[in-house]
Amino acid sequence: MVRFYSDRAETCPTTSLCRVHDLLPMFDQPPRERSDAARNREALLAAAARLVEDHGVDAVTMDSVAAAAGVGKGTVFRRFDSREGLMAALLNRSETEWQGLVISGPPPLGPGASAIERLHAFGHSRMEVNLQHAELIRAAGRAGERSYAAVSFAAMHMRYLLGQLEVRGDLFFLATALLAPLEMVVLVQQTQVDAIPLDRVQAGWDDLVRRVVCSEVNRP
Amino acid sequence: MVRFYSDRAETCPTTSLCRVHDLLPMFDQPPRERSDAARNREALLAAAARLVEDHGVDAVTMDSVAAAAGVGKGTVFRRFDSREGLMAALLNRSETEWQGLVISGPPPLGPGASAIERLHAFGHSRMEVNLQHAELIRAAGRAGERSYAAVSFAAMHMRYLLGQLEVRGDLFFLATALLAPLEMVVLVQQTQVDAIPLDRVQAGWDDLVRRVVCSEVNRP
DNA sequence: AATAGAAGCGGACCATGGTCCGTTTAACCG
DNA sequence: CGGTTAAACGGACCATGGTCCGCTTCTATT
Repeated sequence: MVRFYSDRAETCPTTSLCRVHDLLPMFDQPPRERSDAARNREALLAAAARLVEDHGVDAVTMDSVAAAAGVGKGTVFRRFDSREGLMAALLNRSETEWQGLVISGPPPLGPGASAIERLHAFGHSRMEVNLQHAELIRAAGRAGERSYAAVSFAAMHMRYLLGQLEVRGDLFFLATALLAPLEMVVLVQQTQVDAIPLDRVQAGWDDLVRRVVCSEVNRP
Repeated sequence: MVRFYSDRAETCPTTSLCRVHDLLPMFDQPPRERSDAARNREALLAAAARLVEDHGVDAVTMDSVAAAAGVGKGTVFRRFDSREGLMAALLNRSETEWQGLVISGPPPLGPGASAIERLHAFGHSRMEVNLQHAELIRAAGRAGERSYAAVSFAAMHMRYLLGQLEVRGDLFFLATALLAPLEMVVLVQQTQVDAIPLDRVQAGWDDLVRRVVCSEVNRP
């Protein structure tokens, strides 16, 4: 599976890669994590994931995570900087998995379908993912809501698909504009506050896509 | 100035209105705030606004606001429920003012311009407002980012303008979709992280609007 | 004006995110 | 293997959001 970004945990995962960096200082990276640090990171992530599953996101306090992982509280902060960082790391797992599906999974989300089909599948899938992880995304705050890496991957893929469809215009903005209504806060508003069924939201998005992609503006 | 919504402070602002409620129990509302409570509310809002102006949003702690207003901390929480609530109340002032400009201010934002001109002005103005209050919006969290009242006013006005332009389709969703890229988080990403100049973002939005409004889908 | 009762008040108290620093330990080197 | 060093560790400590409850003040009523 291709990885487009990684958190600190995943930088330089093997010794051999580090050797490469020794030889190619232009790719200098922070040296690999010490083994105890890596072990603690895994233990903390596992403990946090379990706490989320068993008692919900709100039950994930830094103290409880530390206790569950059998380490001190300071260690949690050293590894993840903040509670938001911990949540973002948790999110990152499924985000990476989803990126893999987009890049090399089965169509229509993955390659093999037409660009327009992929575009629709992309939007629907993103909505589902964002709603599914709503609590976590919220708890991740700035780090999760629009973590640069995640937004940047989605925007890149969106630009790619729009390019395939020969859409003319400021693809940078159009990608952002099509992505914006897929954000968790917007979806929660629509599906929970306004009580609009998800499939109607999806149909609305499909229509928006059609308007953007089939606009006369695209024809010279 | 027309007010489309109000926080608790502004419900039943006069005695005479309360008498009306005595006669029309169908419009029952919580009774007017006690005079000391109202005084404290104003003092707290003023103190908070001043703290924001002088030392930034981060300096606004509940203790400091309480101290600056000369009341106990419990009072701050009774009036505004939470820090986010206090921030939302602060935001609400300028939001109300902005709503007034949209409804009865000078064109092209207010009435008097064509619907399409008003739509563009609306988007540009919203972007500016959202960027200007970015810190406050963030500090208001759920209460400010998409406070139902604010979103609902903007969406309503957007639907109205789209209706004037004889746009066909799910106006409910289209309004949301055009509003979504105006959200603070999206704008901050574009203008600060991606370093895109605001006028390019505005131009992109104008293009998006054109695609939506001028889509062939609208012609039967 | 007296009174009753609801509403408001204040600040002690609690929970939790986040920092700091003296101690421990893994990793590398001679 | 022993020494050196930078990194990691742990938990005491701090700041701040949020709760609670006994006391005070306002307002409506008589």
